[in-house]
Amino acid sequence: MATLKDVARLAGVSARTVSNVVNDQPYVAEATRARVVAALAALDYQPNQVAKSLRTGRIGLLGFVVPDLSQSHFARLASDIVEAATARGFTVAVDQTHGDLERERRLIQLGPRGAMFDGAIFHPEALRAEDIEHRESQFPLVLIGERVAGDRLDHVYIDDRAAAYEATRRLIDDGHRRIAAIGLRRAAYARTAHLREEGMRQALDEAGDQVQQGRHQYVERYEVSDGYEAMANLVESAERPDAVICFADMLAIGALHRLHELRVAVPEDMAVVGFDDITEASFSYPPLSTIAADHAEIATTAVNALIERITNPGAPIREYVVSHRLVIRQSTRTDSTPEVRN
Amino acid sequence: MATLKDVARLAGVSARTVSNVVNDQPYVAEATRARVVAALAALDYQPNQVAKSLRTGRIGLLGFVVPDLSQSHFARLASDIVEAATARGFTVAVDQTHGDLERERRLIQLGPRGAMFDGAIFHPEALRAEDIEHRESQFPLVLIGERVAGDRLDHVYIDDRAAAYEATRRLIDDGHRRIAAIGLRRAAYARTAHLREEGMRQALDEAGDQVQQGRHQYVERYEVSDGYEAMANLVESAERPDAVICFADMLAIGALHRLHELRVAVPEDMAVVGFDDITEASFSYPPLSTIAADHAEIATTAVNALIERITNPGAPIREYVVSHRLVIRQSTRTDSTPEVRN
DNA sequence: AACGCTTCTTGCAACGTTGAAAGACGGTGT
DNA sequence: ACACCGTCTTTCAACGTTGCAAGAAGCGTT
Repeated sequence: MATLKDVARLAGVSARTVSNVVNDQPYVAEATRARVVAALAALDYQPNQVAKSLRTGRIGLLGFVVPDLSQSHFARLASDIVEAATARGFTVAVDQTHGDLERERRLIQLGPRGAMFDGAIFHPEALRAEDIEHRESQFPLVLIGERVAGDRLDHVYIDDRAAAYEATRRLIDDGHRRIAAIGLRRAAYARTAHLREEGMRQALDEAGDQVQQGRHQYVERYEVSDGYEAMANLVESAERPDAVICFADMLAIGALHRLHELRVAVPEDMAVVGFDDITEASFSYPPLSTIAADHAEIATTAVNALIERITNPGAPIREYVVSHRLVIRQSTRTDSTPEVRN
Repeated sequence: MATLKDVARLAGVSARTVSNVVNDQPYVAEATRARVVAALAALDYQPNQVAKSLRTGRIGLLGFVVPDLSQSHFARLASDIVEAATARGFTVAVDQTHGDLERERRLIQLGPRGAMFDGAIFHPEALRAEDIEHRESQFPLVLIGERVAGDRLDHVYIDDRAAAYEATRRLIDDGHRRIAAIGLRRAAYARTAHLREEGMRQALDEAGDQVQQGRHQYVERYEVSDGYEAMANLVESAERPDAVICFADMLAIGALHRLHELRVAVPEDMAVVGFDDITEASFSYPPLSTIAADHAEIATTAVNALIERITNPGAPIREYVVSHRLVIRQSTRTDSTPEVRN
């Protein structure tokens, strides 16, 4: 591989001048530039990015760390993040934590791979607020997805309160009169769930006496079986609701399973709304209405936030709210609005 | 960020000794090691990977380049490749070409981003054999997926001939008596399609007179609409087949659409087999029987092949064959064997 | 002829690490 | 007393690039 020095020798100039030509610096005589350009071409010079990085301190590499890249939600995000980063002149390196708490803790302390990156976008899964509070590392990091609380790191997320409010409003407008939630969390660190709960309660409060609350279901995890159990409880309940909001699509899919088994008509006897718009949501039976975040917007916002943090480490910590929308499929009434799908 | 020199000053030794401690070199006195370890901890030393890379010439970064990371097939591969690379001590950087020929050409010439990586695993889409023949770059590259012909680069793929043979055998064993293919290619560079055609013809030849060939359908691209058109031709044909093999799941999905419209019973009146096992294959109506490559095996094979190429650039070019299997779902007869799904 | 100004070019050092080789130290054998 | 060896430690230079500051050359002004 040819170096600046090789090119310089061939062109009969100093290495510094070659560097000036390569980087389009002013004050290079036309004749010199031509000679250097010819030499560059002759030797097929490619700048050594590593040396450049060592000298300048910029690597041009952003980390993107998620629990599991094969999940469609993360894959779509990764795709958008690669695009956004490329547009800003950065390359993206990916890593997976598989939701392992230790790995996530190490990550926010060190930065991935001992700072081989300029910064990272991180979608935590197991991480809790106290882990972030104890953070000492200055490594530029932007969190996306689940809120982990704390104001030590930049965050990108949707307005969970507003989203839950909208979903609840929609169910009320569709004529449902007893609405329950599946997926409330008692733990203090589960901020996302709390915000969704707030938005939902606000909509229910505004509706006054005409709409009842169902027996909201608390769960420990957001897996299909949890949704299944919770729905089993609700259906047997004396005050059986006619609509539920699940705080995750996985919960909703479990709930739909149970309803299907019991031959409860969806959405006629029970409407179901989820959160996240995972791929399975469009393939469930019936297809699931759900809150979808704009993942392209998440990606560009996160990339921009990270680059801002890298170039300006002292800036105050920010929270970025990206847009969401309620995607109506067949698990809620569709006569009022046509199906919206992308 | 503390450097070796800082640690050395604090511990009262030379930078080289600190380096020896960090890298577990022999011949460091216990007392010295202890002092250095204390200093390392006190300053929270993290080695500068960039400097290390410049010195050693190893970056520890593999590129993984696909047309579109959001497609589930590539996402699953990416996930497995990250795991395999991590196990070997490498990080993975991803990039997307969107099937853009110019971008793919540049990639095989230069390596991604001017050789910021040690090597790359590349799933080409638009690239043709002649592009590879003209390659001058020595950048370590392993190709996966579609075969591009030529023996200038390491390849990882499944035995397409055997796979097509098996799928055809299965249809014959299921009792089908006129079998057609959708997805033949005339272009000389379409080696994958030619191999699949060979495997299919071999199975048909072996079956002798008891099984007829249908009017095999040539297509220009592998998109849903191409499969739709091709099936339209076949159904109207005087010698209408009772089974088709589609050389891509996308073609099969288009074909199923047409059959559904015409109310042709699948698999009773027409069995359909695809290639690739994309996610949509399990959600199609009816779920599609298809040839699935073992993507975890592709990933580990490709990573190992690439690392081998990096460490041993002069080794002869190799082709790696990974295993595949025929996944039987409802688009072919299932009474003989239960459905196989992962 | 001396000066300053602009345009162009260069040398040096540094980024943080490691390879190569030499130096320091104590012990052992002659 | 000296060479020799093994263990431990250091010095020096280099990887390829760019920031800094200074040098050289040409030219117009005084």
